[in-house]
Amino acid sequence: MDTSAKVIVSPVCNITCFEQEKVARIKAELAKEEQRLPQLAELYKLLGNVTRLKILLALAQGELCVCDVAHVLGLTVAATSHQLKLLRDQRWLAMRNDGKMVYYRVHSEGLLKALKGDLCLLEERLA
Amino acid sequence: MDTSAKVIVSPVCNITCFEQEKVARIKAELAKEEQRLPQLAELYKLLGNVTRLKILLALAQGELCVCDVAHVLGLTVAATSHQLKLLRDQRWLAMRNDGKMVYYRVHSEGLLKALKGDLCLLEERLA
DNA sequence: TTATCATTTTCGCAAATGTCTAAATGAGCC
DNA sequence: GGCTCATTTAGACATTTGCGAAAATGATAA
Repeated sequence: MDTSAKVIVSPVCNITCFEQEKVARIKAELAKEEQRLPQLAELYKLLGNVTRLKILLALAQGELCVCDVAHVLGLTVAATSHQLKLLRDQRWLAMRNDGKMVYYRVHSEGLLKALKGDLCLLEERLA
Repeated sequence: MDTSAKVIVSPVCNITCFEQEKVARIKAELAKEEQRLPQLAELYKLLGNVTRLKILLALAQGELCVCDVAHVLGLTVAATSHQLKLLRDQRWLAMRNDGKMVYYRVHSEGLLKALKGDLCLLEERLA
């Protein structure tokens, strides 16, 4: 594999490309992940919101009904229900009906573990 | 700690609260994380974007100049530079100047490790 | 200095997000 | 049946995000 720097002006996109072969190789590598990356981004989008992180941490302590979650968050029940649904749609939460009440709980212990790991990552960076 | 269900109508927010003490306890728990949660959400927001995930995976193979990253992504150099800056601002990427060129590289091995771990989490869920 | 080139920044816009209010479901109770 | 209450859904609205085009930087080279 030739990794020496070469200056090549692409006739296609008209942007100067310095390491055409390397770029091609990396594009090929990324192509392998093409299916997983959107899923991974979807997970991270879901986690990239303080409200939803709070929901996960709250439910880490056990199941709660929607209106209690709303109390914990300090949001309307409607907004809370909406966020719970997003987490449930991707199967990170499960729900249980009991009469009029709906109880939510964490469906994936692995997710909670990942959260803790990523918190540690932040701690490390501070050092 | 009393965890038995009680129906209490809050005079403050006027939403029925079923387990007031439990809610109070969980709110107290979350309060401890109040500083870290926004940072964690910020990290996840950053990762919740296929373009930025591709950048991280591309640079996992070694440093690249901005225009080569743009080629890998199939985006304009301006858009690429913008995304690189976001990752650099939070110190997940580092850069190096060489004449007119700017080379970016991953600054945190821990981040790449976390990415792989979270990919595994997705695999598990499929099973 | 002037020209050139890689990169960054600014601006504008279309799409997505998060919350609210209000209306709609759905289950229990009289 | 009709009423109440927990939850969900629909609609509206402000904010954020990701991109491209064009202008601004900053460094090399002639």
